[in-house]
This record gives sequence, C-alpha cells and structure tokens, in this order.
Amino acid sequence: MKELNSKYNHLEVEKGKNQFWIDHKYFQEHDLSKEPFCIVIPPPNVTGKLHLGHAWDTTIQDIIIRYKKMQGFDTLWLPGMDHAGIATQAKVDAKLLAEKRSRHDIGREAFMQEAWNWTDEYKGFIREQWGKLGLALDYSKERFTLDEGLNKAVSKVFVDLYNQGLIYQGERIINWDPKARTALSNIEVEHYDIKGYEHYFKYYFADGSDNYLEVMTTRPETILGDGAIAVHPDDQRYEAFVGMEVLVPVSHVKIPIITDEYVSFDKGTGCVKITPAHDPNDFNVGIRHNVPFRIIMNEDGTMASNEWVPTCLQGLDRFEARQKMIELTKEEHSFVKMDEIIHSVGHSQRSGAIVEPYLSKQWFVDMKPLAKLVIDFQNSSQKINFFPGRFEKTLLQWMGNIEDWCISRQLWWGHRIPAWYHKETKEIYVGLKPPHDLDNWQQDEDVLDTWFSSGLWPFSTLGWPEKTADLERYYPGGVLVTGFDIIFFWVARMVFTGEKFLDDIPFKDVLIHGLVRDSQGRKMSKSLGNGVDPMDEIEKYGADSLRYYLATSASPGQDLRYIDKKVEATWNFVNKLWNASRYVMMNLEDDLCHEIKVTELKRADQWILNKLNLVISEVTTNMDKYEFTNVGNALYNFIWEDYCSWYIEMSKATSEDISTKQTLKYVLEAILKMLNPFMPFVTEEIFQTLTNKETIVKEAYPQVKAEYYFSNVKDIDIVIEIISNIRDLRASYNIKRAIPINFTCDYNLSNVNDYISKITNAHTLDNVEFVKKESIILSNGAKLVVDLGMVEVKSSREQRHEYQEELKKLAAELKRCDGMLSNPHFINKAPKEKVKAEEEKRASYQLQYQSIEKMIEDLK
RNA sequence: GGUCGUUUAGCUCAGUUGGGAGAGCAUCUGCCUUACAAGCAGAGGGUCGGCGGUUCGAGCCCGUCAACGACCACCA
Repeated sequence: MKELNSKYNHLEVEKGKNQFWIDHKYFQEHDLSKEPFCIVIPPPNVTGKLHLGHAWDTTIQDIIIRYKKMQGFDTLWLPGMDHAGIATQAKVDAKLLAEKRSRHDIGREAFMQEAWNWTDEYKGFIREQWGKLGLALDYSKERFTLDEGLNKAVSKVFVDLYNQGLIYQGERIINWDPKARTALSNIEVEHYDIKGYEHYFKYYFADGSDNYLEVMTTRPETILGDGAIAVHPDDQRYEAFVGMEVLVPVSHVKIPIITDEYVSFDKGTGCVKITPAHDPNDFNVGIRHNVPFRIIMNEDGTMASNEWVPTCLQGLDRFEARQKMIELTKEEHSFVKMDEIIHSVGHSQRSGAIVEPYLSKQWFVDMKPLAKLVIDFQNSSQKINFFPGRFEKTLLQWMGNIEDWCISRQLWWGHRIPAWYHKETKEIYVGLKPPHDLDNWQQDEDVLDTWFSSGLWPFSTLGWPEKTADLERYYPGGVLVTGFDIIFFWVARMVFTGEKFLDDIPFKDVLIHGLVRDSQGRKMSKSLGNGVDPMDEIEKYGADSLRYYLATSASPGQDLRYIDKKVEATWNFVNKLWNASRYVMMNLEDDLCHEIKVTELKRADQWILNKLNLVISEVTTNMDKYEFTNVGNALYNFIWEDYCSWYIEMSKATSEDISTKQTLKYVLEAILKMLNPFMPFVTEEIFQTLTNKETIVKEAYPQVKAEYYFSNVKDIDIVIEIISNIRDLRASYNIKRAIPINFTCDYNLSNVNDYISKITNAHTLDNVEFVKKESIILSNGAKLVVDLGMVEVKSSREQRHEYQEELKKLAAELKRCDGMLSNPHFINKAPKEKVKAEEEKRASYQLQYQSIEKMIEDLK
C-alpha cells in the first residue's frame, strides 16, 4: 500500500493536478450516450486579474459540473472571455499613453492590433488562474466574444432585429460619457449623491423692462442651450406671461414662455428652463412645443464654438463654464443666489465621469416586445427557475418598466455595426455582408455595446447561427451561475435573445450569488485597497481550502464576508481528512478484498454505514438545490465527528478485522467522492493513493444502499453515551486516562464492550460492589455505575442534590410531553411520526425518572 | 417615492415544507490517548431586533415598528 506524506502540504498536492486532468482530456471527452448537461462560464473581461468574486462564481460552477459528471451526465463547461469594449479600450489607451502615443495617432487598424496583443496576453493570465483554481473546463471549446463565429451571431441578431423593426436609429437624449467619449446605456450609469448647488437666475423680459422670471438650475452652463421657459398651464402666478419672451442670461437670446403639464407647481420656482438638447425631460417638452434644439457642448464635455455660446466660454470645460456663468451673471445682475444641496448625479460606470445628457444619433433596441417575450415565457411551462426565487421578481419588474436600449458605442474595440451609408444618396443599408459597390458606401463608425454580444453567449458559443451538433445537444444549458450585480446587464439579455432567436430559454436554472466583501463588510475596491487576490490565498491555504470556504460559507443570494481565519479553519479540515486517510491506509493491506460481507460487519461498522447512507441522502438532496452550505455542514459533521472522532476510534477495537478494514476504506472513498467537487485536488491525491486507480474524476457519485441500513445500531448510540459519561467523570474528578477504571451497566453490552474499553480505558466488571462510585441513568433508562477507584467521591448529600436537579429537568420535559400528548389537537393534527417520536421520548424520560428515583432511595 | 434583503452566542454566519436553538473562530479547564497539538476531551455563553396575531406548538407563517444595507425611479 502506498503512503501519503506524513504532512499535508497543499502546494505539493495541488501541483500538476490541473495539467494532469487536461492531459487526460477528462473534461473534453463527451460520451454522447449520456444525458447532456452544460454550463457556459460568465466570460471574464480581458482587462485584468480574476478577483475573489470570480473565484467564488467559478468554484460554484465547477462544483456543479463535477457533481453532474459523477452522476453520469455528459457535462460540458464551456470557457471563454469577453472583449469588454470600454474597459479594454481604456486599458489599451492607458498603455499607449504611457508610451507617449495615442489611439488617434496610430489609427484604427494599428489600435486594433494593440488591443489584440493585449487580449492575447490577458487570456493567458486568466487561463493560468483558472488552472490554479482547478476548473473542469473544456478548453477545446473556448470562445472569445470577438471570435469569427461570434461575430456572425452578432451581425445576424442585429440585422434580423433591424429588419423586424426592433432595432432603429434615432436622435435622442442619451447618457454621454465625456471622458470615454461614447454613449452609454441607462444601466451603465451609476447614480450617487454628491454635493451640488441650486442656482437661481433672473430671466429678464425681452420688452426691456426690469421684470423677470426666476429660474433654478443645477447646471448653469446649460442655460446657453435654453429654448424656452415652461410653466404649468394652471399656474396662476405666471398665467399673464405665457406667450411673452424672456432673455437667456449671458447670451441674451430671446426665448418664449410656454406651458406644459410636465412642470410642477411646488418644485423650484415653478418656472423651468427648457434645454431640449441637454436634458431628457426637456427633450420631450421640446418635441411637443417645437422648441429649438441647441447643442452647446462638444463630445469631450467642453463648451461648443457656435452662435449660442459666447466666445469667452467656448472651449472651456463644462465645470469651468459653470463657474464662469456664475461670474458673468453676477456682473450683469441676473444671478440671484445659490444653495448647497446633496443630490444624486449619474456617473459613468466605467470611466467615473459625470454623465452628460446629450442629444445624439444612436442605435436602439426596441425593448418592449422583447420584454413581453420574457414575461410570457416566465408565465409558461418553459420558465427559468431562479435560485433564490425572489430574483425572478427582480428580473420581471425590470422587464416591466424597461426603456429602449442604446447599443451604439463610439469606440473602436468591439463589433462594428453592420450598417452602411451611401455617400451620395445617404441611403442606409443594413446587412450581413457589405454592399456590392463598397466604394460608394461608408460603414457606420460605431461598435456595439459589449453586452450585445455577451447577451448571445449561451448559443453563440455553441455555433449559432449554424445548426451545429453542439448547439443541438447542449442548448439550453443546465444552469447559469452569476452575481446579482449583472442580472440586468447580462442575464436579462441572454434570456430575451435566447427566447427570441432559439425560441427556448437559454438555461433551465439561474443560480444567483452575492458579492464578496472584506472582513469589515465593505465592498472590495481598488480605491480602498482592500482587495484580496485569490492567487495569494491559494498560495497560503491551497485552492481546496479556498474553494470549500467560498462555496459553503454563504447561503444563496447572500453576500460573503471574506475572513482569512475561516479559510485557515478549512485548511484544518482538509488536514483532518488527510490524516484520517493516512490512518486508514496504514491499516489496509494491498490485497484487501473489495466485497463487504454484510453478515460479518461489526456493530460500529454497521453504525457508520448507516450514517453514511443518511449523509449521502442529505448531501444529494442539497446538492440538487444548490444549497452548498447545508452540504458543507453535513459533510463536515459526518467526517469530523462521526467518521473521525467516533468511527475511527471505535474501529481500533476491531482493527484486525477484514470487514472493519473494508468499511474504513469504503466510507473514506465515499467521503472523497462527495468532497471531490469541492476539493478536487486533495481528494484526487488521496483517492489515487488509496485505490491505485488513475483518477477520481470518472467515479460515480456515492449512492444510498438499502443493505447498509441497519436497525440495531442503537447499541452504538448507547456506547457513545457511556463513553461521554465516563469522559465527563474523568474530567470532573481529574482521573488520568492512564489509570484504568471499572464500570458496570445493566444493559447488555456484550457486543460493544470493546469499543468502550478501547476508547476510555474503562472495563466492565460485573457483580462487584464498587465502593467509590457514581451512578448515571442513560437515556434508555439503563443504569451505569462507574468505579472511581482511589479518588474522593461526592458525599451522598451532594449526589442526592444532583439527582434531584436531574429529576427537575426530567419533570419539566415530561410535563411538556404530557401536555402535547394529552392535547387532542396535537394528536389529530400533527404528523404521525411526530406523535410517535413524542411518545417515545416520554417513555424514555419516564424510565430515566423512575431509575433516578430509585437511586435516591438507595442513597438513604 | 418603489422593490427587496438583513437583524440568531463576544465575532462571522448556518438553521428550506412550523415539532425540544447550531457551527467555525474567540474564551475557560484538562490532556503528547502510537492518523492528526494545524490535534484530543470537556465547559461557559443566546427572553433568535421590538410589539401584536395565526397555531396544540413560531427563530421559521401573517401584520406592524425600528436599525442597517442593496437596487430601481425621480431630482428644472
């Protein structure tokens, strides 16, 4: 029999294992006779290192994939990465800047080459990190969102939606990121509270009088784009002025006073400046009243050079212009006051810049029909199951209030929009292939939102729009695992694209997890510098410990607070498994017969096999519900308490026995298989050593065996009770284990006596009157008498007091039982097994009670 | 303003169809018992956020209040 090293060393154990799995193609060979089960990985961005969130997310998927494989499915876990438009372009821009170059200097083509070089480098980093985590990915099917096949999928979806009128081009107020100089979708804007000011200005009437209207704005620079002043039609304060004209401060452009119900009485002054090119609400008002659209800003957030912007403001940054406007209005006496406020302002998710509402021509997806599709599917038998279920509501509510999705981005790194404009006729052409007379056409310069391509991931990776065998076999996927932070960005979009183009849900289940936070509950972020690199943790504790900790430490949907100490505690658990395995192997012979003969099993063997059945059942149930904390608890308890603390210790009494050796090994193998999805490295190492087999990866998941249920294992529960009592007495009287003591028990222990003496060094001695003794009533009413040898025992008075305390407790329990059992509602309504259990408890308490009463009698 | 989550031992968290409150860490006591001192054996510690309700029975279901948190919407 081979041996494990005497010390568990995670670095040594994990080294080379991932390569071993890859070399043997364990996760790349697909047995087509089996039922398929597929997971597509949420593709990480090629912008940097994986963080703990990735480690958590991928560990969960790996656990599911390995579990399903062991259960006999043909599993496919499809890896891939995302080009991450804005994020990657920003990284490459920064790299160029460090080299004192810029994307505009080198041009689109050279820039793309730079971005591809970047991508290739980071793909390598990410694969290396996946390997360290031990992920069971099928690398032969790895995809990238800018791969040729995926490009085709993107174009087809765009063209089809365009032809169906679900994609359109329009001039609208969009969220503009002046730093990245691109449009954003609504959900790429993060609102948070910052300090600002409510500025009040006088708009003098154009008739030359000193009369004016007072108007409030938080963005004074947009004043120059004003096209009207609006009041509520029923607002009597301003009724007389409607139709008159006022002068815009600083620019002195004449604008009319109009009425619109959008204006509310009680906000601000009741007069609203209408700036249709720089505010979404004003845009709508502008459309209704034909207010002129005056763009007064450039794409980079500086003030435009046109007739609406005074020369002294042209080219100034928007925030400098804001200050300048205040100065200028003060000079011309149109400034009233400014009040400090805290208000919510939209920031670009990627660049952090304050988002500018900006009138711009962009491409949009008409979301209402697609959202309806999702809602209809969820109301049908083809619905996606969410874990936890409440996230379905989150998705549906969002779908219910959805607005059109701005999908064009003014970037270079991404999928070019398949639209061409005729250079002369301005005609527009949208198609899968460029127009024939290409020289006369100009392709749209923009690329698509990254999430447009990620949204096709569940089927584009399988070869769609081609009718590939993989697509046929693996779509829809079994489960999608991701964090709640990208339900809208990603999950929602995969759902409607899948339902729209494949007429089927993209995955049967969605498993949502929370966020990894630091030990104080804060979000991990670069600015706080509190991020934890999973690779550092793997170095310290091993991937097995990290994985088990991450997977079992938070219930579904809850955040996970990352606590170093707990990973260390998990390491101890792995170490425990390691040492238990060492012990088992030290006691086995090479030629150990495989078949367990049930009739030859010793009582403790039966007991642990019985327990094993229970734990397999509990673990399987919870694995199927993705309740990994429950699985973790069940395995931890079974392994540490039942198997190590009790069974291994008891097995020492019959260690030469074949059936005991077989049981030790059989249960250990089952343990290794159940732990394998969580701890693939160490279980592989131990399994190979224990069994001389090539790998644990291809093993079948443990199953409950009817022949391993035993009804007579209650003897072992009594043994455990006796051992606990003897230990308790030793501790309270400070009797060292080396000093043997004797005991007697009026319950037949002939089959199990050896376990007690082996573990406690206490021996049965019948028909002897002990002098210094303690008597204890066991839960089955039997009396245990322990000889305490030389020590001074408690006085009979003390003992009587203790017994009476026991009686009080028992009496309380009996009262509770009697109360329940004498209640006809309980008898009638409660499940039968509950009633039966209660009756059994009562009988047990009564036995104990009577026995203790008798002992008190004997003391007299 | 809307939706949702959280509140259980000193700390971090489990507790899923309602049926005698749990784990890890921390604390205290005693142990090298030939797999493991990164270990073993014991111990202490909780009116399960407050109030009300349903029920024979509530940490769990319902209502309400409070604190903390997240998301969505609005913000001239």
